[in-house]
Amino acid sequence: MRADATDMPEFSPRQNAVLEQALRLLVEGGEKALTTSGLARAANCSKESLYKWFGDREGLLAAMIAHQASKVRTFERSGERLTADLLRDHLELFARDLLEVLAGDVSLALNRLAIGQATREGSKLGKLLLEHGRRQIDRRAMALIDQGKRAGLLRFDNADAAYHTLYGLIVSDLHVRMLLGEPGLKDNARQAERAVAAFLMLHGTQKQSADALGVSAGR
Amino acid sequence: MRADATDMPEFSPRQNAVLEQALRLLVEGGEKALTTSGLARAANCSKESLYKWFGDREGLLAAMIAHQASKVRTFERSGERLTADLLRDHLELFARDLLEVLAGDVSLALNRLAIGQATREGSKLGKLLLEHGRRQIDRRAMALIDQGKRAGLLRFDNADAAYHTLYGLIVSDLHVRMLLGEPGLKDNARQAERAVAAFLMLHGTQKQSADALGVSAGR
DNA sequence: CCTTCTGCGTACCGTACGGTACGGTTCTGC
DNA sequence: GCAGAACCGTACCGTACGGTACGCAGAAGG
Repeated sequence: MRADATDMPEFSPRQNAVLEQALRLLVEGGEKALTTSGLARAANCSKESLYKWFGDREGLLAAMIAHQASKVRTFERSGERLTADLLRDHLELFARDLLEVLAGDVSLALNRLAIGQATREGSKLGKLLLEHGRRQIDRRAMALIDQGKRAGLLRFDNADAAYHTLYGLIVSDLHVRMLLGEPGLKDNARQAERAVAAFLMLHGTQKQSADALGVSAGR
Repeated sequence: MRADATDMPEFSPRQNAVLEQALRLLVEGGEKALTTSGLARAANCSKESLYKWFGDREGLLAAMIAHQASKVRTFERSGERLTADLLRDHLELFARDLLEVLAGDVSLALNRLAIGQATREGSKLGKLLLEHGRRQIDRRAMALIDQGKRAGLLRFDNADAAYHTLYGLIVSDLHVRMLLGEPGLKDNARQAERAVAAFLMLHGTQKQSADALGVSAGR
C-alpha cells in the first residue's frame, strides 16, 4: 500500500532485519529486555549503527512500529455487489481478523510498550500506534459498513458510531485483558459470529434471527 | 483464592499517606517517575521504611493497587422491584459509573503500570488489578442483569456473555485509546444512553425504540 | 532520667542502562 | 588497486536506579 508514503522511511533490508530482532526481543522479554546493548548483540550490529540509523531509543521504538505496520496489509476488495449473506460473511471475516491481530504477540507487545510509555499528557508512541496500526483496519471496516448502507442492508446515521458499536461487540474488554496478561479466547470464530449477529440485529435492515446471540435455548 | 477480606493487609494511616503520594507520583509522571528515592522524598519518609513496609518495589506496586481498590466501594442496593424504566436507569447509571472509573487518572495510571510490566507469560500485577479493581464492578453489573432476567425484563442464556456484550457496547475501544494517551469522551452520559439502548434492543424483552441508537433521522 | 523502638535523612554500593568514541574490517565506486 | 564510506565489536562514560547501612531524633514507657 503506497498510500501515505510520505512518512514511511522505508528502511534498508539490514535495518529491517535489526528491527525484526528488536521485535523479537520485545515480544520475548517485554520492554526491559529491549536494550540497545542487547539489541546490538542479538542483531550482530553495533550500538553506534543503531544510533546512526534510528537517532535514539524513541526513534528505534517508532521505527519498530512503522516496520510492523508495514507488514500488515489489508486488501480492499470493494468490487462485488453485496448481498445480506455476503455482508455477514465479510463482517465475520473482519471480526476474526481483528481478533487475530489484537491477540498477536507483536501487537500485544507494541501496545504494552506504548501504553507503558504513555502519561496523562499523551504519548508520541501511542499516537503512532493508533495511526499506523489502526487506520488500516478502521478503513476496511468503515468501507464495509458504508457499502452495506449503500446496498440498503444496514441503517445508521453515524457511520463512526456504528463502527464503534461493531468494534465493541467484537472485542469487548478482551484487548485490555490480554494486555494485562490474560490468555485470549478459545474460539475467535464463535465470538466473531456472535458479535456480527448482534451488530446486524442492531443495524441490519433485514429481520435477524436471535439464535446466534444466545437469547434462545440450546448452545 | 479464599475470602476477599483476608488478603487485605490494611495499612496504617502513615502507610496509606505514603501510598497516596506514590499514586500521585505515578499519575503525574508515569512509571519512570515512581522511584523509591523520589517517593521517599515526596512522602517525607526514608527508603528504609519503604522496604520495611512493602518489601520491595513490586510489593509497593501491589500495595498501591490494594490501597486504591480499598477506596472504591460499590453499593449493592438490590431490594426494590424492577420495572423496565428502573432497569434502564440502573443500567445507564452503571454505564456512566464504569466510564467514569475507567477514565479516572489513577485507574489509567495503574492500568498503564500493570500493562507495562506484563509479558506473554502473564503479570502478577495484571492479575491483581483485574481481581481487585474489576470484581466489584463486575459483580454489580451481573447482579443487575440477573435481576433483570428474573423480573422478565431481559433474556439471555449466558449471563457472562450478556455482560460482556454490555461492557463492549459501553466501552468499545475507548479504554485502550485512553491508555494510549488519547483524551476521553466529551459526553459520557450520551455514550451510556446509546450503549444501554443497544443492549436492551439485543437482550430486552420489551420492544425498544431505535431512536437512541442513531438509526433514525434527527440528531 | 534512662531505655527502647520507630522512623527520618543521608550516604553508600553494585549494577545496568543510554549514549559516545575508537580501532579494525568489509564493502563500494572509480 | 586504492580511497573512502559503512559498519562491527568493544571499551568507555555519566547517570540513575533498587536496595542496604548507619547515625540521629523523638515518642513511649517505666
